[in-house]
Amino acid sequence: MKNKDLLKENNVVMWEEEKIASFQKTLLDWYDSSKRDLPWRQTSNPYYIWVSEIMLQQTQVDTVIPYYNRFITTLPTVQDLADADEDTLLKLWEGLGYYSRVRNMKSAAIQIVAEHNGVFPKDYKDIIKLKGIGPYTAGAVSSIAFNQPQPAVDGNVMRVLSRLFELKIDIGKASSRKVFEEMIRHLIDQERPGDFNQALMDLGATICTPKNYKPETSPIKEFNASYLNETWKQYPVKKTKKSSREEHYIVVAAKNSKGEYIFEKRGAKGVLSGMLTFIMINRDSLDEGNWKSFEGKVDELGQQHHKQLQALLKKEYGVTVKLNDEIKGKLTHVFSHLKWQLTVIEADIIDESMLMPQVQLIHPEQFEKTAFPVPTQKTWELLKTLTLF
DNA sequence: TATCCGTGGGC
DNA sequence: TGCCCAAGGAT
Repeated sequence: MKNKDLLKENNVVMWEEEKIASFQKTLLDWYDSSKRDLPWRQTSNPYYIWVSEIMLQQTQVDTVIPYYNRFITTLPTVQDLADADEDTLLKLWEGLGYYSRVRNMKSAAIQIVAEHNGVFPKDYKDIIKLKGIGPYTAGAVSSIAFNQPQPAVDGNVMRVLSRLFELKIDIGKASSRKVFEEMIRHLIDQERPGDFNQALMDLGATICTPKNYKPETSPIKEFNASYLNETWKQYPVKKTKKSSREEHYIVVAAKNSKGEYIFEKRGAKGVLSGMLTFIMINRDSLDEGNWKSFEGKVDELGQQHHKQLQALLKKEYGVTVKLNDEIKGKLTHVFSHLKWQLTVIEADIIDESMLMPQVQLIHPEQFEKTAFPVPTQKTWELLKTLTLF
């Protein structure tokens, strides 16, 4: 609505038409000669572009490539995605993180089948209505797959523009994105909007990087105010995030006589929602004197904390176990805003006749078919190691 | 609006 | 080592 004011309010002096045209040519010439050869650049299929964009959210290109190839091979069409079981999808996504992305993709695929006859919608206003697609992804798909002049503002674009225009707004704030989008509406090449957007992102990923930035090596250095004014070290402006919290858990790897392990399917909310972990007991739910005994070998408190853990396992999971005398080991898993400190202990299941619904027994022979988040994988790797004395 | 949501890599 | 970063979205 007041987009003109948006630039004025943030002291953005947009370039003249002639300079914009020159910038477009310089940037696209560089892109044509130096763009990265990526799998999703060998197609104009909007479904494939969409898959790549979702995977690339907060995830590096090198990580995504094998996942992308496997995903589109296994599920070549929107209909295939809409029909896929969640277990299949999670196995395809295993290790990528942010698992709600793939659940949202299935919802969106069902939307596309129901509302667009299975054909990926062409217009930004329809694309952004799809689950899991926000302003960036809607702009990326509509510009790359359908050649529509929509901005696709990600972290790269904000960094590049901050430096080009000496922009002092905090790129970490959600409200900042709209300013950059309005700038792109002026700057974007109307003939090649998809290439223009991708060129800015490629530049941000390979030359205009957060660290080890050498502005004199940039193909668009002559357009870069912060380079010409030697202020480039000040950009982009980004406030530091606050540090993450830490949680301590006792991980109980309980095995029955058939060799099956108990896993918990985590609830709908919170970290790793809907994913499988070994049984985890928050250390804070045990009396202090008891959890301290887990820091090393079992001591005099052993019998007491064993009893407390066993009572919790019976009450919360419906399983009766005999705990091993010593802990198997410790491991750490770091999330974005959270750190888990895990103390792993093995156990034998004595009675599994009253299991609660959120738990399931899985034999190791089935592990390769099952999707586990990385903390569960790390725990299993620890369990497989021999304990040496 | 600020926080939550995974994981791996770089320094 | 601990932090920052990576083609963000939902709430």
